[in-house]
Amino acid sequence: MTDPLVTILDDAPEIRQILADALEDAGFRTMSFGRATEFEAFLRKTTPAVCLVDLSLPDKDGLTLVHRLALEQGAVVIIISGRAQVQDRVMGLELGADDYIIKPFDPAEVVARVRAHLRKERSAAQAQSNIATFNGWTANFDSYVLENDENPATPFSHAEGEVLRLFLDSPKRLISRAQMQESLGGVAGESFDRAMDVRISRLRTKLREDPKNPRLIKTIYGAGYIFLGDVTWV
Amino acid sequence: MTDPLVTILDDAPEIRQILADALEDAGFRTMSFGRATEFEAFLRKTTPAVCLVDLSLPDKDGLTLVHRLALEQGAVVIIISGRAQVQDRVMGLELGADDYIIKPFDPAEVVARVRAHLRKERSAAQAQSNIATFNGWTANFDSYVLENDENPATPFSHAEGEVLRLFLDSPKRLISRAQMQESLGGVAGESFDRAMDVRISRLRTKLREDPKNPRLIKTIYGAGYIFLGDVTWV
DNA sequence: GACGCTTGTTACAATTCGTAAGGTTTAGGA
DNA sequence: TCCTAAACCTTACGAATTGTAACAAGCGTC
Repeated sequence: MTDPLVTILDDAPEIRQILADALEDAGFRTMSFGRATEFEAFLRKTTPAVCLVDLSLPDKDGLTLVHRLALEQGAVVIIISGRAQVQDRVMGLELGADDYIIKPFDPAEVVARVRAHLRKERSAAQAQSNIATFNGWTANFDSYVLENDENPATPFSHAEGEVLRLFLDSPKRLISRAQMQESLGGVAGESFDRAMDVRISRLRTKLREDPKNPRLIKTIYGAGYIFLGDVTWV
Repeated sequence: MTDPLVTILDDAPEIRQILADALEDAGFRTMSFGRATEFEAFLRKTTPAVCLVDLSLPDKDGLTLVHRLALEQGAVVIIISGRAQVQDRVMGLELGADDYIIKPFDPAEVVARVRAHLRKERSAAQAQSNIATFNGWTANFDSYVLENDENPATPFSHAEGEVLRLFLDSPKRLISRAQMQESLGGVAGESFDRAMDVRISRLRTKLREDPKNPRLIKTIYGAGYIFLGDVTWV
């Protein structure tokens, strides 16, 4: 996929320049416009991923433009404006803008906000994969199945998955029982300790660990556990 | 559909109150939390539409919480923080937050921003289409028919369609039994639980799910269901 | 009214997962 | 070296949760 296109609509050339530089450094393609009419002509041919729009335009009312843009094209619309009043911001957002940034702005924040909006759009369509490999094993958190060459697909439960995920997220690091208890939603002070033991025990049998000599889930007496696999998330 | 649920996580009761009042006036349901651990326990049971999170929490690092929230649950995350530095804002946004509001805030703007994010999500999710595809399947809500390469057109009923639509509208997100019950018009407290089970069971057979190892509709024991398809509305 | 379809209800089977109980391991002191 | 207490592991059990087959009620069609 090509880099997402971000358009900049502002009558001040120096602001267009600052935004364009920052966005291009961040890996976006940009198109800049000084007048709304030019911009509208461009919109007839292409739909950008994100539109940065200044409200104070010489040749057109910015708000109606924003309204149409958001409603008809479905692009992400970010208003960049010198009008800092709460009413202005609320009106801009109600009219269809997705964000409202006040001048003077920091280019880094603009880039971060553009990224955040694009990320959201994308994550709605395709969430990241949930598969990890370690020492010959493959753990699939979509189908909740463990697998390796010698062993057929072994399903694991949600509770076991919580523990496994905790290990896979911080391999080769000590995980204290207190930490684990918190991550697993156990209420402190309760007798959740034994429950944890059991979860780990069950996970170990599914990983075909030798009880006398566990290779993956190592117990540190009095401290916690360490997961020793070489983890790669696919 | 019922009003969207907005959660508020802030250690200051007066701020929780202000936000809750403003949001409820605007027609949202709210849930307030003063501690991250309480909030996390709640998240195990249901997924809110929007989460307002203060970063300075007494019992936990807010940023890692935001990160997990955004990544795993896919909810809209809005940070509300007193830290006004650009670096703070950029970091928050990069870590997965969808918006960053600085204290002191105007409740009207918070409401407007919540609305803006929800509007975007909804328009992206279901672009007034009645046909969705996922993992080789095509679901047509006009003709109430399911289809894929291996299986001929399989009609599904209205009740099955309600469940399927719920899944297709929020794929890869935990849907609690309570949420589902509400969406399906079941009256709480009744013995609607079994009916839900049965609906899901019937839907599963139509989707040719392997009972031992369902690939699309995943049960989370004690919590709810997750639909794992890659959904695209046509 | 008979038929077919939908859908909730009931009853029972299957699964999940914490708890209890007893065994094993570990660290450290005598 | 041996003993002891604490930490940890494992097995069995059972309560709670979830799955599903079978039945029955409701509804439209012929």
